[in-house]
Amino acid sequence: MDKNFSGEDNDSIDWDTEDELEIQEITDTTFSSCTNLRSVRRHTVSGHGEASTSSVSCQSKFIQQFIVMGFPEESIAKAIEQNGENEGLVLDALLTFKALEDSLEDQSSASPQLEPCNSSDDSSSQYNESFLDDVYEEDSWSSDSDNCINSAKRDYLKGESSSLSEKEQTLIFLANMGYPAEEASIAMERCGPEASLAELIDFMCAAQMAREDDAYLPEDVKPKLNSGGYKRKMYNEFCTRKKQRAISDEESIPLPKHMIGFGVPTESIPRMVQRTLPEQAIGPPFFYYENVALAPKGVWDTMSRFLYDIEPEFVDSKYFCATARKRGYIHNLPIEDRFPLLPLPPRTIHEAFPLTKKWWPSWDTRTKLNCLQTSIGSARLADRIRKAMKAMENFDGEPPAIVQKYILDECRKWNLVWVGRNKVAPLETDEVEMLLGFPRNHTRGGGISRTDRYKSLGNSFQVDTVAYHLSVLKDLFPNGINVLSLFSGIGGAEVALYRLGIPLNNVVSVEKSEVNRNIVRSWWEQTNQRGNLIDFEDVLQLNGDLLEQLIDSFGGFDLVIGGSPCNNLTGSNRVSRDGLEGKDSSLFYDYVRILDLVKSIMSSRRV
DNA sequence: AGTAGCATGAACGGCCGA
DNA sequence: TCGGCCGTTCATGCTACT
Repeated sequence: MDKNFSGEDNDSIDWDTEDELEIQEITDTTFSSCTNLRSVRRHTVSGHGEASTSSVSCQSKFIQQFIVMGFPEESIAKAIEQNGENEGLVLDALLTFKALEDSLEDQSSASPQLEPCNSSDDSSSQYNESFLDDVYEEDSWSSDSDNCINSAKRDYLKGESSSLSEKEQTLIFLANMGYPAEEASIAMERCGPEASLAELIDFMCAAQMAREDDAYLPEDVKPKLNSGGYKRKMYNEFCTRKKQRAISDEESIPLPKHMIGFGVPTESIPRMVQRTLPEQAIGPPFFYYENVALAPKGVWDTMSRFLYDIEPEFVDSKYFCATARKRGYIHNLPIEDRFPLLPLPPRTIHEAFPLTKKWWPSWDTRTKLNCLQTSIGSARLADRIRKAMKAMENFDGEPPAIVQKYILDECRKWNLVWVGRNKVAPLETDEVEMLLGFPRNHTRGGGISRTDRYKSLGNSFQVDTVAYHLSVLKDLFPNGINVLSLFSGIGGAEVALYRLGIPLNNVVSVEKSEVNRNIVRSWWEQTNQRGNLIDFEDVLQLNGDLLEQLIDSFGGFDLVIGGSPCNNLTGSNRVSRDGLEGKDSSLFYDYVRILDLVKSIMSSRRV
């Protein structure tokens, strides 16, 4: 039963117990105020015992929350059946089913139970009464929401108080869920009389998908993995030059359970204080490479192999600030005597956003935000949650566990915070800047849109985390540092070094996005940097000649730092998670190429 | 034409019970 | 040991609007 609350934050919640208590409350409150559910109470009361009451109430509660939000009951039943216990999906379905309900209304001449109900507080239609009568009359409702719908179907099909045949009832049930009667009928024929509702729905969904697939041309829809060209060639060259190993499961680099890397300043977890780098990996220059920790299988093996077999350091920024950010870092920096940026950033949500504490429900036990991404939750979602919360106000105490779970899931998914009574909202851009360790308004101005600010921030370093790793450079370069910053973004590396108090003598920054370059340039000017900032648009511009020129002009790079595009690696990408050979993430090989060039040019200058 | 808002799963690893 | 469940994730592309 803990599947709804398997998270670390929810161990104290007992589904059944809590439900029982709340259910009683809700049913009591509900039935006095909602005519639509009178029939529910009637049948609850006439049920077959205690189990019946509580499990029927479970469904009442589940449905009630939507009724109070103003959704017609038929849509609710339909959405529930299609989406099971998934509250979010149910809500989404409710919002998109209106058109379908219209069509159901057309069918209602044949079936009076399909009459739409658009309001919860008007005198309820015949449909609502009869539908709920049928649905709720039996005693086999499980308090587990997983089983509620199946139980409903079983109860429904028992037909103890109905004159309709089993098949007719199933048809009506499916029709009420929004499926065309014809499709439902076909599905029942194909799946057989014993088929469960889930099977029938699966069948109809599959049929629908098949129809949609037919609309496409079968041949040219396959995505091209890679356009080939120089990157593939370069990859092959690398493969032949470096020692080659097949990527197999057994040598896949495991992600540590606690992502503290070689240590974090805030945890009293034993930390590694020394490591031995492969001979090839030792600088100069120092280098620091970053990417998402949760990349597809084998990616970190490949990256490690191309970066001198250095073991990646996996660190979650939740140990540094109030937001998670699981990243892997491959670098050849010393790991002794690191120190954190001061002041230490707020490490919990409440510390970071003290004003939200007032509105934070006790059952939202989050102390850290999840990974900040490139886009934010929609206003519509925030409003759905507000409405759901408001609906729950009618009941004393907290929302039912299932509502809590829905809201928490969405809050976790979109990093929503409580900003008012029953009100959640996505983080503002300046709040994201703060969480990531950038100065306020770092990305503001310069012609960048709000949407692009989120995108640029979502793609950047967590400054405190990176600074902790780079802190060892402070004593090594008291007179300043020359940095080659690849894929600079909004300048996370530069900001980190600056905040560490390491003078930036020469910074060669490579960044594709013009607005990001402007942001770094603007920051550079505003912080009165005395060094030189040279920026380039494309890593491809950095060939041997240019690098030689740059190295000769100021005596070499002390640090080559950057995180190549992650968009083909991250789990957030539903479209093109193609791994290291993806269109953008293959730029990793340019990081390797440039690092190799810098190393070899610098070693040639030393002899 | 440019922008903002929105809907769109899958892959992965951890966990737990059979 | 294995299978199922669960939580997490530096995003992409369509649509409506200005």
